[in-house]
Amino acid sequence: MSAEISAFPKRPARDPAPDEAGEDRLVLDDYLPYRLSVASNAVSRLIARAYEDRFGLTIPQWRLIAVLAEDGAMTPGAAVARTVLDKVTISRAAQALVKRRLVARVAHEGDGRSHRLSLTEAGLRLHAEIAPLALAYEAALLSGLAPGEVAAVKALLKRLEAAAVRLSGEPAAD
Amino acid sequence: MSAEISAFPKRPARDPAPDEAGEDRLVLDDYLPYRLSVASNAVSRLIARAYEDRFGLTIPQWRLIAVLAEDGAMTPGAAVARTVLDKVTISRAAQALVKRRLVARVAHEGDGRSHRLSLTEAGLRLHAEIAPLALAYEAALLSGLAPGEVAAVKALLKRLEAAAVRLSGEPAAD
DNA sequence: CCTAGATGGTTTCAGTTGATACTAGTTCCG
DNA sequence: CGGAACTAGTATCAACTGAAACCATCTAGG
Repeated sequence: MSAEISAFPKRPARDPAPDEAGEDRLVLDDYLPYRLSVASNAVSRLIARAYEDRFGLTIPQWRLIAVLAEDGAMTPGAAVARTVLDKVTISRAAQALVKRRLVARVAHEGDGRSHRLSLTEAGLRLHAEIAPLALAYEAALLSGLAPGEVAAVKALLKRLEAAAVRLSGEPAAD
Repeated sequence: MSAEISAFPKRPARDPAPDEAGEDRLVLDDYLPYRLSVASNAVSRLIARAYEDRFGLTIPQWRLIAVLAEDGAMTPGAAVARTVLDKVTISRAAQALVKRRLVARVAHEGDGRSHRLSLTEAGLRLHAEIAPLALAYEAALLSGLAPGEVAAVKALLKRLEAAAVRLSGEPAAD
């Protein structure tokens, strides 16, 4: 009853190979999707709390502001592509920001279905206020890394993303 | 009314410096929290779909199975620490897995509040089936990277996570 | 023109998430 | 012993998410 339900080896007859690249055994701590998820969650939580507490912004709202500040006015569709967020998410973020008068929408001249979003003066001011804070958080996160490592990690993340997108497109090779 | 709401410079009087480490301007594409979130979402979506389609498992369920296979039986509390998931999430994942007879719970002898979770034979078999697939996905994601880069990115992610956790603990320096 | 389909955005709704409240059991301490 | 304070785990509920339905407008073909 209280005996072992399932007896299996804690260590499957194998010492921990220090830095084997072609790992053939699953070790959660070294499993990339796990590492990525945990790191991303930790960073997101930190950032989300900062923006929420200080400016009452969600991360999608903040991302939308960032791309509008960076590229100027654009349609919701363009913002979706630019931010890699869902169109529903963009729609809601835009709504909230319009309500707060941080973003304005003007009808798209050529196409009556669409419209263009742009930052208001207040939106620009808010962006100017947040940007330094955002950069400070990034700097704090990266403070332990050498400049070369910073560039490396950003580049590697882009490549991982590209690989994931590519694999998602494929019919999941069977 | 329909005039330009906010006129502002597309390029704030500054050419794009190629690889400046101490970036003083916010560029979303090079902003770490953004890169991390986008990469993590892309990978998670890929993996989640694979596990869901083939085994009917969510990611939390899979993670719980993985740690139980790796470390053996443990309490829900230990699993929370080990998986970096919320305790509610673990509670629900365990419930679902118990229902599917992949996980068994036995009362904790010393402590009546708690209990121990362990994989059943069926759970072990499922783990044995999934693990190679999980490793194959990881290999596919990492296929473009040199072995040294693989080790580097994993190590860097750990450091970023540690930094984020450390910063979260602090009172958000004002 | 006028209808059939495509497209841009919004709304709806079902499922998931995580903060909070709650229950049961344990430990500390007089 | 007998509670007060604490801990492990579960349940509840409000908020968030994204898939699918929807509405308005645009474009193409007859």
